[in-house]
Amino acid sequence: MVTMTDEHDHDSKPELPADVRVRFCPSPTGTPHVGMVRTALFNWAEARHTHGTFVFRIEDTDAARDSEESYNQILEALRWLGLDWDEGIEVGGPDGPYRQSQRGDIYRKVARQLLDAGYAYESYSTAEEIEARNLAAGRPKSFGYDGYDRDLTEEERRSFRDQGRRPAIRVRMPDEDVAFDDLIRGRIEFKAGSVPDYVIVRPNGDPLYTLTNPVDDALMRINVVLRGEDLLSSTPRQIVLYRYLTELGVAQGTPLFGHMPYVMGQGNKKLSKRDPESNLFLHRENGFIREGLLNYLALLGWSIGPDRDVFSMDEMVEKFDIRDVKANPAHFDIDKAVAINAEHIRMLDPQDFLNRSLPYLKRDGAVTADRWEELTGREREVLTAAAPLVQPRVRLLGEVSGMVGSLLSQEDYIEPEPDARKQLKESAGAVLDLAVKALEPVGEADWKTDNLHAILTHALVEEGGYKPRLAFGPVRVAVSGRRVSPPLFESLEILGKETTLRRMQNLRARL
RNA sequence: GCCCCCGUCGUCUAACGGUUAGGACACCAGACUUUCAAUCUGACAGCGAGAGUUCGACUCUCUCCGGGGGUACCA
Repeated sequence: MVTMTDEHDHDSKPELPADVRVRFCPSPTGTPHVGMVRTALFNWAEARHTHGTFVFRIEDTDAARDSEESYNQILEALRWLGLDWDEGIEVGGPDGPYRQSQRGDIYRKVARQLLDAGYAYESYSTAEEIEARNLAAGRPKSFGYDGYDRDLTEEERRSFRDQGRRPAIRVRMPDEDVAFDDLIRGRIEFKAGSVPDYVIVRPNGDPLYTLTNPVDDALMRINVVLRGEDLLSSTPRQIVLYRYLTELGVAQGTPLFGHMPYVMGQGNKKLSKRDPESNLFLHRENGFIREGLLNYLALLGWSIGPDRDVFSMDEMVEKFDIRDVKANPAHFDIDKAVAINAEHIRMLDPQDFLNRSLPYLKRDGAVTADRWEELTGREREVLTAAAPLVQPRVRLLGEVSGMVGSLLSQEDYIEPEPDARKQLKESAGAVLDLAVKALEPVGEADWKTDNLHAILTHALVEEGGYKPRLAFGPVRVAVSGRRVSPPLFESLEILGKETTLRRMQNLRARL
């Protein structure tokens, strides 16, 4: 098949298993954000690079925060981005169901096994009681759980139950250091005693992430866990749980872990869901294309090689190795993201560029349909002519409407935008008069870019004595209403003689 | 308090003990030009600090400093 030649040695980083199984397992809370996408991307790329398996599961164990809307958005996000999965949501697989809300029986059974084996125990302490004990013992409030219920006798437990109390279930942490080799960070060691016994099932019977995540990873035979840095400090307790699960035959060992750095926002803060820059769909609305956004996100922590930062997903898959990812947090820089997106827009086949622009044009009312086949003949004609002019000068698809709107429109007057109006000097009226006069005699057959260029240059610059800026500025504003537009003479040709002249006359009349 | 992570231009990164520390974005200047953009050229700008190891450290070790995360019956 494919020979994987490793160009880099990954010093202390572990070797990957022969059959990589990674997963993406978001909680459906809120709208998809870019940090989440980056996590999905790196998992996907690792699976594709190694010809492994990418599993997609939903962790909806928190009924209070999860929503169906968010679930649907996450699905839509992955599909839009083209990050396809091999097993999981909607595609199925051998280890379903793939929504944790439908796997309650599994968790209950495993929790029972853990309890029976003594790896977990019933804990009746309330948060208030724990805090009170810590205070009384002179420990800081944030000391955490003190192990009070570890060795409750049967009598004590019965007495709690008789008071009407229901127990949470806690995992018993051994008093020893826990270490592992992170795929991104190398060796990480946690000191003994730094992780308290933790809850895996609520008193009401709801299983928590602390249980469901490792259990599902085990049952789905995930052997490489690539997740956010925020989960790093929960890794020792998961490793301990994996040991127990392996003893019980639920797991076949402990997976490899790789903790990806944060995506940062303004200041030194993690990009939060509140931050508009974190909103994937907002970026899409603004006109990011998947290639551009994915490329940019890949740059946050990973590099395809020296002196190179624009690449396709195929190229990324070919080169990607999670062990090359940097461990330090990266700031989300919208300017660079937009610049990368612009590069990808320019690489699009012109017709593809047009097709992808249509939803934006439709949204902005510049066009009558968002599908090429449903456009009018004139719309198709104008867009085909305008595409090569517009494609190199937009950075986001959301900018296309502004660029071609005045060409698509058949209005006889375009109200200049404020910054375009500012371009109009006192001479604008005289310039427009001259331009109209020079263009009126031009026959339809001669209404061509080069000819129009020659005629206007002659009339306005050579004979009129105006500097190019003063000569062509008013013409541009008249036909486009904007300071920035596609090339002027090409625009005039596309627009046609009649509309061009009327727009110039109408602007002239309103000066 | 305790535990853990991180530290190269403003930002994203390259460098794997030997380079004038490279590239990209942003910014500035210039060229081109019918505007804007694109393009081209140039400029600006960095190894957090200090020890140690070494013939030689951005690269290895330690300390400090700085930033971040965790310490939940959230994930």
